[in-house]
Amino acid sequence: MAMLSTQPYKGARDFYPEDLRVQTYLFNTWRTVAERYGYEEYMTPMLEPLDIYAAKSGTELVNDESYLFVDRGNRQVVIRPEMTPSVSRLVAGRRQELAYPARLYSVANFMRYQRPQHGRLREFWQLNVDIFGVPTIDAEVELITMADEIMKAFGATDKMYAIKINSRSLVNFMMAEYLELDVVQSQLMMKLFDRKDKITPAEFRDQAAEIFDQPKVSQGLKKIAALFAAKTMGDLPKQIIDSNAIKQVQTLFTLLREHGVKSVMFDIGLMRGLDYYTDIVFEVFDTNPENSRSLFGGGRYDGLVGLFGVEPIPTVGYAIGDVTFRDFLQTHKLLPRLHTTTEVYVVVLGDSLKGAQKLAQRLRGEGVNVEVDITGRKVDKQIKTAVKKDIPFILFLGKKELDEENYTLKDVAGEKEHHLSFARLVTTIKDYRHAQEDVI
RNA sequence: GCGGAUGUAGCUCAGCUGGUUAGAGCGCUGGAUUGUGGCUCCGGAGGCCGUGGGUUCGAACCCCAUCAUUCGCCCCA
Repeated sequence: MAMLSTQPYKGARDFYPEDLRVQTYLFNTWRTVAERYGYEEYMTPMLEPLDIYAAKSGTELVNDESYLFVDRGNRQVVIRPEMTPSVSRLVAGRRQELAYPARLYSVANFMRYQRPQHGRLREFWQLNVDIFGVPTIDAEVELITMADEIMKAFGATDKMYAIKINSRSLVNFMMAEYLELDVVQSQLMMKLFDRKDKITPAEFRDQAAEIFDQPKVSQGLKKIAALFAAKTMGDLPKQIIDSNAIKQVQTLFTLLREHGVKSVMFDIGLMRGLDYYTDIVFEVFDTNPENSRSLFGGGRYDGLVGLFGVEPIPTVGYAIGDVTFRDFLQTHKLLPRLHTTTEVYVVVLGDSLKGAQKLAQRLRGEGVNVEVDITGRKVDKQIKTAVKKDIPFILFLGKKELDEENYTLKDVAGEKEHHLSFARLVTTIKDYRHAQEDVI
């Protein structure tokens, strides 16, 4: 019989306790900020019928990158590759009963059949935040402000990340009116803009030239150059500055500054791959070039709820991925040292196991997390186990301690031993716990 | 799906132009130490050299295939 592999499935991770501590820290911090803005958590099934993706995200995400299979009832089923269609379905299902604006968030896992590499795996977790029923720019302001606050909640400073903002309707105006491209040409040009930073200027020029109708090539290239030469919105060509789309972008920037969001910048090349975005789009990037993948992204997608045959509901949402976010925290050394939830390891001396278990039970009754060594091993082995498990306190329990009800508590890191009554034992441990919570 | 790199002990890696029984450090484990860890000293376990073929008198080393990991492209969190 061949050896079974201990490796997890390609592109998926096992989370040992020390890994899961990090994950829990991420999720809890995400949840805390989302709830601070009045968002409520929801959940949907991991499997969705293929149809709900067919109409919208379209493109490669579903066709090439999803886990698609036929179930025993001959239904075409997809393991969710993203949350947006699911939450749209959720809202469409109770569109009349929900209180608007509906503020919803979730932390869930997703799978995409893609080649794993730095910052990208096949199974990943996302925080998804969406607001339904607000057609005005105030929805974008709220979400981008929250995104900024999430970064701050992890201790990030403004210089560590950049929030890039663009507008799909502005892009549409640019493509159709300014560059005078038809629908097919616009699609190609948008894809090219998206790749701008990954290819050389010469390649960009050549590929752009191929998209224009022959007579318009030289004029078109000049116009593109004028676009990218603009360092601020004010530098953009007049025809664009006069458009309605850009006025909205300007309003957004003004409001974000009033909310104290400093890391924002306008990026006319920001496209985002998903087809359903209709207006403002944004992404957050690590300013450290080693982690160039976007940390999160989102935007306005007013049409999606309407696909379920109901009145469309204006929506803005974004998602944060756990993989790139962990990379961000690591490269900026923002991950705190996280400890086990176990607070006390009971080292049993001699044959006092029964008495030790009784005392442990009393401690548990007081809300203390206690692990008892039930192996009967020598003391040094028991201590080594406690140290290896990173448990902050060791409680030595032998006949003497149990008889005298005077307990020896060792602070593992500080190497100090205290002789305490039961009541003092409990307060000492709880004081330590509160000190830990303050750090995080 | 396309291109590049890498697979030797649990981990990080040595291993000469192919030449006997395969090496180190860390880790693990037992002891020195019968009620106190981290330091020190002594012992021990653990490898079909990713897998399958091929070349050769002989392969960890050369060739082919395959799988896995990793970097980039595509795409995206």
